[in-house]
Amino acid sequence: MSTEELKALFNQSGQRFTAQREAVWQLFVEHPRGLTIAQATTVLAERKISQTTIYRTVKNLQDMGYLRWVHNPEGEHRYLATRPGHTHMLVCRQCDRAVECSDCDLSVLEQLIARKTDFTVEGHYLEFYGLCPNCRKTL
Amino acid sequence: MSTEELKALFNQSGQRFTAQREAVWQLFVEHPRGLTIAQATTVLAERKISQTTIYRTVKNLQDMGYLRWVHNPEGEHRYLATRPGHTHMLVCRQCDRAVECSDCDLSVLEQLIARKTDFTVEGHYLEFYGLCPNCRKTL
DNA sequence: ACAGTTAATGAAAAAATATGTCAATAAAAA
DNA sequence: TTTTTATTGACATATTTTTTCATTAACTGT
Ligand SMILES: [Zn+2]
Ligand SMILES: [Zn+2]
Ligand SMILES: [Zn+2]
Ligand SMILES: [Zn+2]
Repeated sequence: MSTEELKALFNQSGQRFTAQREAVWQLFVEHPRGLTIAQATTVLAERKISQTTIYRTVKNLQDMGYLRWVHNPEGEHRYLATRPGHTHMLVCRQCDRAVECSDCDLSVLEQLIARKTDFTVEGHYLEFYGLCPNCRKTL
Repeated sequence: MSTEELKALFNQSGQRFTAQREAVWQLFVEHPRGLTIAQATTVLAERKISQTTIYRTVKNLQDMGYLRWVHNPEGEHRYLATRPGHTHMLVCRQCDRAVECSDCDLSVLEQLIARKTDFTVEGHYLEFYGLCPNCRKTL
C-alpha cells in the first residue's frame, strides 16, 4: 500500500490524510517487526504528534484493514502494517520480525471438525510463531 | 481437569486450594467461551471475592496451564479453561458456546510456509468460529 | 484569495485495567 | 492449642485507553 493509494482511500470516504496520519502510517511501514502503541508514541512524540492521535489513527488503519495486531506468547501487543483481507502472520519469537502469509487452506481440517462437532465452521483466526532465518543462525 | 485433581496439583507444590481459588476455577469451567477479568470480577463480587484475588488466581491457573487467554481479532482479552498442551477452540458466533478441538494437523501448511519464508515454524494459535447446531436451526 | 464549513488535533480529564503493599485472616503443622 | 506459613482483601499506586472540548488545519464554494 503506497502512501498515495492510502491517501486516496482516506479521501474517498471523506476523511483527510493529514501529516499526522501519514507519519503514523510511515512509522509502521518502516518497522516490519511492528510496534506497540507505547513505542509508536515515544518515536512520534519527537514530531509533536499526540498520543491521542496515535490511538485514533491506529484504530482507523486497523478498521481499514491496513494495520493488524499480533501478540507474542508473553502477551505483548504489537501492530503491523498489512494488507486487508484474510491473511495470517508468522512472527519470530526471538526478534518479533513478522511476515504475512496469505495462503492457508484449512478447508479439510474445517470439514473434519464440522463432522466431529456438528458446528458449521465459518472461519478461523490463525497466527504462526517460530524463528526467523537470522535468529536461527545466532541461537 | 476435575476439582479434585486441581486441588491435588495445588497441594503438591505447597499451595492451598482455597474456596476463592475453587470459585474462580469453577467460573471458568462453567463458561467455555471464556471471560474477561472484568466479567469474572463482576460475577465473583457477589461471593465477596476480591479483584486482587481474581487477578492472582488467573495468573496462577495460567502458569499451571489450565487457563489460557485468547485475544481475538476484536481485541478482547478473554481467559478460558483448557487442558495444558496444544488445543484450539471452536466458538459459536451466535451464542458463544464453545468446544475444544485438540486435533489439528497444520504440518503440511507449516512446511509450505517454512519453505516460502525460510522461518522455522514452531507453532500456531488457531481459533475457529462458526455456528453451533442449535443456532443453525434457529437462524 | 477569501470566507464559510467540516474534520482532525492535542491537552487535559476521566475511565478502565493492572499491579504493589501490608495488616488481618485462614489453613496447615507442630 | 500454639506456632508457622500462605492467602486474602482493602487500599494505594501505576499503567493503559478513552472521552471531552476548545483550537487548529483542511477542504468547499465563491
Ligand atoms: Zn528473529
Ligand atoms: Zn486462514
Ligand atoms: Zn450457538
Ligand atoms: Zn493446533
